[in-house]
Amino acid sequence: MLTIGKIAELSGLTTDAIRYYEKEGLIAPLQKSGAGYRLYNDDALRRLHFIRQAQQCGFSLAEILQLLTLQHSDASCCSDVRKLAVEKKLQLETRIRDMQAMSSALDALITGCKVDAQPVDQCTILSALEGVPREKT
Amino acid sequence: MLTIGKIAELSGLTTDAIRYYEKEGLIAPLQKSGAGYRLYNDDALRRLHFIRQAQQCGFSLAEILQLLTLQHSDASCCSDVRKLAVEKKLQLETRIRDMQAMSSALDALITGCKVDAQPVDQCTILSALEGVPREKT
DNA sequence: CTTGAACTTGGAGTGCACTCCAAGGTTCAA
DNA sequence: TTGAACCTTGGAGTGCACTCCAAGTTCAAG
Repeated sequence: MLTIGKIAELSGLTTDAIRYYEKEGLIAPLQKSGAGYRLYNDDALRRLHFIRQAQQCGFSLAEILQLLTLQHSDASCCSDVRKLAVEKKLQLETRIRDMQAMSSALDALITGCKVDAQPVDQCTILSALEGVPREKT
Repeated sequence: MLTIGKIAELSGLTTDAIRYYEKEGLIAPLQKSGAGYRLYNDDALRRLHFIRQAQQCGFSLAEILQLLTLQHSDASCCSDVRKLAVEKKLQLETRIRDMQAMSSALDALITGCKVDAQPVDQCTILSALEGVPREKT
């Protein structure tokens, strides 16, 4: 059993952030001690790790809550729940493609000027990105 | 010459957002009309497109300002400017990797339950993501 | 038994990226 | 020439995801 300070330290979050997640319904302590201290187990740690990962991926806490709800839903797998997962995955794939385009544009900038002769406004970054037309989001 | 309303419409942003970007130094009108109306050209449109792209990639407006400054910097290409680009690219690559991990986890969830028999808590999403240990950011 | 670190709740404050007024000036078609 | 649809500035408000603080309680080491 870990106190909030312990899982905060182990997860790299603040105690405030964890309490905030609790308020938002993303995580709850396994139990509370007699004195009202929150007590967690390793599952909580993994859950917090998941939250961080999902945030890195651009999901809001509300969306992460949906994702987390997927796991613990009573509904069977292949229902609305599945639809949600598919939708999230599509979002993710669009973001990944955007980021890869951005990444290669930066790459062009970096490699395109390794001889430090040409001025920056000759560089390719903006033109590379401006040129990528995007279907509507 | 386009008014703010026109580029807003063409870029899919609001006039308020564009004025906000101006305040933050990300974009400026080419000139102002006698009456003080902002007037833009197609460059502005491309710049706004870039801003949107970069935001999709997870960059803050402050970071996007840095990125935009890369292009118009007087410094030669291969200096601090280049360093910044490299740094941004590394950030981007880390994010892409995270998102790909998340994407395959979702994929496992989706394909792993196409027979709608097993309950959701058998699914793989959380375990897939919990399992990915991350080096420190 | 004391002291200091860690915990509790509740509420206020912060930074980002807008968004939404209000009050007024400008443009243009009917 | 008038009225709708645009534009201006300035400032207030919003939602998210925290972060900080106050006042009080609990725990663990010496």
